[in-house]
Amino acid sequence: MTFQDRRQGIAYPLSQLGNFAARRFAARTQELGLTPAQVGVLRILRNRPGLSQRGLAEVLGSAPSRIVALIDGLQTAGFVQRRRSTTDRRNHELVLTDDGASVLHQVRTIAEAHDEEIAEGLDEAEYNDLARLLNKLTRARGLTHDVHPGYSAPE
Amino acid sequence: MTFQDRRQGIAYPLSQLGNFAARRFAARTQELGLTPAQVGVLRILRNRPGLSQRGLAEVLGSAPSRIVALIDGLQTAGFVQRRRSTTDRRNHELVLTDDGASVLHQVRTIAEAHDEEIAEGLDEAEYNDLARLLNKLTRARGLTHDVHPGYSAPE
DNA sequence: TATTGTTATACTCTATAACTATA
DNA sequence: TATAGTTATAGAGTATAACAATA
Repeated sequence: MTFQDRRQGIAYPLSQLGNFAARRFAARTQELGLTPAQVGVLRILRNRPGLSQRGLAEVLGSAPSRIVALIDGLQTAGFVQRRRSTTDRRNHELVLTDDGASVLHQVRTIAEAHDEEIAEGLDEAEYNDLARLLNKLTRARGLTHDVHPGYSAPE
Repeated sequence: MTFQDRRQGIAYPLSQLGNFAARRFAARTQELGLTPAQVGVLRILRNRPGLSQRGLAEVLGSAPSRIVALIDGLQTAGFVQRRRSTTDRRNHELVLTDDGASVLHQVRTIAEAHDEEIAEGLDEAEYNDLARLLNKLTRARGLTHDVHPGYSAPE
């Protein structure tokens, strides 16, 4: 298949739509007082309670110093708690608070509406096809639900 | 269709893959000494030779002051020329140089390889399906080839 | 001596607003 | 007076490196 056969391509529209979707999602999470990156942190901590800040930095692929401000915001908002590790007192074990778990439920509702919005214009068969194809690509590239390559930087 | 039926969703993988594709493309254009935003400018100027900086700012949805540095870089590289308008000497008419047109051809080659990379893992039928579905979504949202919502900011 | 979290600093990039030249 | 392009300034956000506490 030559480039002539695929004038549209997929990379460019993927980039356009991905950016569009990210911006819309950011607008929605802003109403909860959260950035998409903070939502990502909450999701990670739900699956890995007690993760250290260093460990979180590694998962996110960002500098450890960035985690400080990120967690500061979530802690001030009351969604995350820092606990001095009893086994190694250098570590902070990061855990969701009840409010943190609660806001994650609200995020799910928002994400639902968001997904509907992005899918608008597709019928059910098209939606399923698209979901399958995108899932195939993300899996092929090792992109798990945890790691959003954009959450290393704010969006 | 409920959210339960579509656990995967499309918005999140779109955002992930879009970001991934954008980063990979940025890595490729960097070898030409161009940012994706600058490539976007070259594409726009090819279609709208003589566009003013103000007009370009409007197309990109960014502040006019940002255009200055953007065009400075392209002009220094020899890809774009500023021409004082003869009809209104306040305006700069922006036009591609021969080198600018030439580098756009190199961009096309790069974009080809990039598209292949992003599509890796899909067979031809899947590729065509995906291209069609993405195209349907971009058209529904008024995203033309010119306007990439991310090019208002660097990526 | 090495590591965790934190802070200090420098850097990149943007938008707002002031400035000039033209109209 | 209004507009195009430019420059000055401030703001947001990041990473690197220095620092204190702990191992």
